[in-house]
Amino acid sequence: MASDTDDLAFDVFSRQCPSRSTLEHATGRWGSLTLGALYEESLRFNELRRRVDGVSEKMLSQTLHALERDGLVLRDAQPVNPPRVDYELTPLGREVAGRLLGLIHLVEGRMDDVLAARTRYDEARGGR
Amino acid sequence: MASDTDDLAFDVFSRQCPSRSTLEHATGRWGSLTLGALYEESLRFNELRRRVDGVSEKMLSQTLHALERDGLVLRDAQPVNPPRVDYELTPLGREVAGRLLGLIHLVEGRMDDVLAARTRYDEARGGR
DNA sequence: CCGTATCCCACTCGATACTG
DNA sequence: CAGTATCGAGTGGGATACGG
Repeated sequence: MASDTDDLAFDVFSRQCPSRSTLEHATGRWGSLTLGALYEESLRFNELRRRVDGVSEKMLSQTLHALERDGLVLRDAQPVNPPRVDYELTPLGREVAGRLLGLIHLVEGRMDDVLAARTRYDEARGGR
Repeated sequence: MASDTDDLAFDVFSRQCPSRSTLEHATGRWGSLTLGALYEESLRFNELRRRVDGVSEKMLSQTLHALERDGLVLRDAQPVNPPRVDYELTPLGREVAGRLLGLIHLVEGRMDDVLAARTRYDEARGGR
């Protein structure tokens, strides 16, 4: 059924496959928003922090490190004073971010449906 | 600069926008794998559990409830003995899952690059 | 300005046991 | 088979303070 395409070296459905952690970094709570924000333009640390509403310094730092390690984000530190560091997407990061953004826009554009579904669900249960 | 397209009612970058929680349900650790697994065929609870390697009963149950509430997954319980419940995607769930699967395949197909990037990163740091 | 280090609480998650 | 209930360990993540 699916085995004709299963000469894949990596299978994210398998527990210890390294691709799963990469997917989690990219789709995680802050990862997806960070990548999405960087799609339009490269940004500095605090610009990014303002754009991704609600992220703490710690989590943004952590998120950026994970994405940089996975080769999705490039850190460009310029040795000037005051220090200036720009974060931008790598080519691979751009591909990933593009798909993420497509998903984000799809969800944003269908929130009416989602909200309606939630109301229906809650009414069917709240009755009990 | 982006405001010409910003007549959007929902903005996931904003902290309390409900679209953010929906995105998190869909892209979360188990949400993305669950939706991906259901894309090919509808599955029963324990089939799903076997397919999504590593998920516990509790988390699968929780994940399915969240996705059902958001209108991405449909729960079809048949009152037979032994009980049989099938989970399938709604049309919206199918669109979301399709994009997720595209992302999954992209990541799986580029894991060589990711792994190489990780090695580079670790060597540059491990040296210290 | 650009982060890292530390503390600590809340909540997530997994294991186990139990019900219909 | 298809879940729910409970509990305890681990960790995600915010606040704060500090270093380059």
